[in-house]
Amino acid sequence: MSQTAPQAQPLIDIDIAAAVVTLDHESPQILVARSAEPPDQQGHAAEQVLWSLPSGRFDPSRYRTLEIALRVFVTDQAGCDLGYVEQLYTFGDRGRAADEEEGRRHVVSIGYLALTGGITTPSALPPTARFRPWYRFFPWEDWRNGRPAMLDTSLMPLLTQWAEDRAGEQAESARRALPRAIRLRQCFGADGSPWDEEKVLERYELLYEAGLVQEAVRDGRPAALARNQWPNLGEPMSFDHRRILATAMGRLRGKLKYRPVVFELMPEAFTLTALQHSVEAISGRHLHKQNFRRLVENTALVEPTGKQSLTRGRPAALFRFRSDVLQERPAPGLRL
Amino acid sequence: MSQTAPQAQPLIDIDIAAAVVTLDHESPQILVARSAEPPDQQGHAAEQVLWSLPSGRFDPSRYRTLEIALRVFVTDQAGCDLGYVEQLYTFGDRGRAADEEEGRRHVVSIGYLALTGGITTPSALPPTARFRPWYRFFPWEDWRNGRPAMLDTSLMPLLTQWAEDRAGEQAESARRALPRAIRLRQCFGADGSPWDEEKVLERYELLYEAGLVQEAVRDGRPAALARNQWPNLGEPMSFDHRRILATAMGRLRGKLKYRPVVFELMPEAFTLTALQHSVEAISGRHLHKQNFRRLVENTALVEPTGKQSLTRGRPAALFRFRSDVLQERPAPGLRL
DNA sequence: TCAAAAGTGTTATCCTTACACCCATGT
DNA sequence: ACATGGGTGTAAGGATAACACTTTTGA
Repeated sequence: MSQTAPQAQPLIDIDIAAAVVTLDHESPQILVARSAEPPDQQGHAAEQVLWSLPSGRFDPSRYRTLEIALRVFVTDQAGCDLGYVEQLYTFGDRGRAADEEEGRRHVVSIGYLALTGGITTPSALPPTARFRPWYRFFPWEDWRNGRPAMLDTSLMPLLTQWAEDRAGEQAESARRALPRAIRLRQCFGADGSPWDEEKVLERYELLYEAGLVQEAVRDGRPAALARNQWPNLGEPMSFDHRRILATAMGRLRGKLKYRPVVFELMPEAFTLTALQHSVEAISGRHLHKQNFRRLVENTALVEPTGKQSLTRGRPAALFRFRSDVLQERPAPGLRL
Repeated sequence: MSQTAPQAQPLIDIDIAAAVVTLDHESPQILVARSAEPPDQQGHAAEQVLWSLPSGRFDPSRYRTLEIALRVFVTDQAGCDLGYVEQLYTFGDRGRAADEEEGRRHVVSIGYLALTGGITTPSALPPTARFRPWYRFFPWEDWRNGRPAMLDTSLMPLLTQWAEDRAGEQAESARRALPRAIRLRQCFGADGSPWDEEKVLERYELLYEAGLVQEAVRDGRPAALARNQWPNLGEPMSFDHRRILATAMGRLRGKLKYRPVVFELMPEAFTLTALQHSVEAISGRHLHKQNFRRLVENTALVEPTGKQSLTRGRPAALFRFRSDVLQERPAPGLRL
């Protein structure tokens, strides 16, 4: 069966993209590059820059593994050295509903999460790359100062409308999907359900299905709104890169709880408050100070350096990550 | 940059393989197919059947998504209907250290975990497919009756020997890998470290690196043992399928704790003891009866049917899964 | 002396873990 | 009556979540 001529075989390209995360002044940043995607027919893309994640085509004859290829792409495109790297998911439907041109190679895209230790030399970034706050792409994910207002002013009204559309629901129930109202409750914590900060991807996918993110329109799905009345539902990205970013955010938020990954994003020495703010910035929610400190205390993940910080107000003790915990304990993390 | 002639582009095949799990009399079974892999030069493969997972080549022009393709492959090759399906990982180095023939297409393989509700019609399986107990492939993973004897009689002695090999360790420390002794402790719970039943893949990968599984030898790595003194370190599989199975086992064991996936493997009505045995069978360890029952009780995952089972001994109450919990609670599972 | 931030003490509650005993049925 | 498996009660210990208050510095 593998004797068929090569021409008859499917032509597949594998695209690797990384969500490279760092922290800048306790704000989570994501590495983006200016996209190669052409503007649409109306020339609307020119109005607003379309970003994409650093990415590249996987050539197995050049790179032994996927991860090696990924590291090369990021170094080449942004001069960043990656620390922690983790594979997220492989999407087989990058074009989604968009018409595929005849004869074009099909693209399968593999998403990665990577962490890098702060913007050491911001000037070292090439002009086509930069870091951008990740909440620009997902404004509804930032609950550090309580429930974001835009949820009640723009998002939920539009989503409830979507959930009440009986006609649209018909087709979905045929393929055993959960009713829209229930998915809405589970993803966005409507009707007293709790908000789960890890469900970043589920929320984005639901917005995509509802036609409320621009990528859905670009992919040829029916737009839920007229062009002039779109509220800010987060900046779009090229290809399926915002979906990959959503996967990365959700995964990182989860990982935080059982692996000491925050420390990849911290400087050598840091105060406990800075650590707390970093965790809050990533998980997008506010934490109880005393409980957080006690937690850090008895997980024994850090040790005092003996030095003091030089902030205004009372000086704080500086700590460093005890890297030997990686060797002793099975699953060290900050349970929250 | 995408104007290059097709011939210059890398030729990649995507292989999709599924670890299809079911329970047969409270023993976890895995769906395997007779492999198409040729026997080695010495004809040794003829002595022992080499199994592979149901799998197939992904053709994007025929299947809209990866998951759809997967379901078709499994139905075609084994007549099984899949319930729960989850993507595991994409391996870019299927051939690993083995020499790749010139001109051969490079294979990237995507592994899936799938659950199916019991062998409804065992005779419906084609002669090339069957279910096999998964502990045949990973004998060291079954701790239901305490620590498996083979760990102390064969595995640990060989592994300690590997860990004490100073020369081999040099190259690894160069690329920032953890010392062998520490990895051994973390994966296999040596020196009082606890055994973590979820680390199935980590253990398999370590055995592969140590040259103690037959796939490593097949892939051209130095064998750790002479041909005639191999103890039973689990049955090998074709390609990287045992690695995919290891990933699946680890993932399922983890998922069990925060999603109600066991019920995909249970019949409509079941006793609490049967449920406990099923969980034990998957997680590979013994559970405390009373605590397990209390857990099931206050997660409210099941409800009594009112009927009784017809075992010998005292008849047991039958329960069914309350499928509405999927709609109400965010993360229902059996914490263990 | 006051603002700003660091740092501590205590309690109620729930969940986990471990313990040992009684019950209903078929042979 | 006894073997076989079903089914409960209870108490110690630890983790969690909530509460408010004191301390140290720079301006």
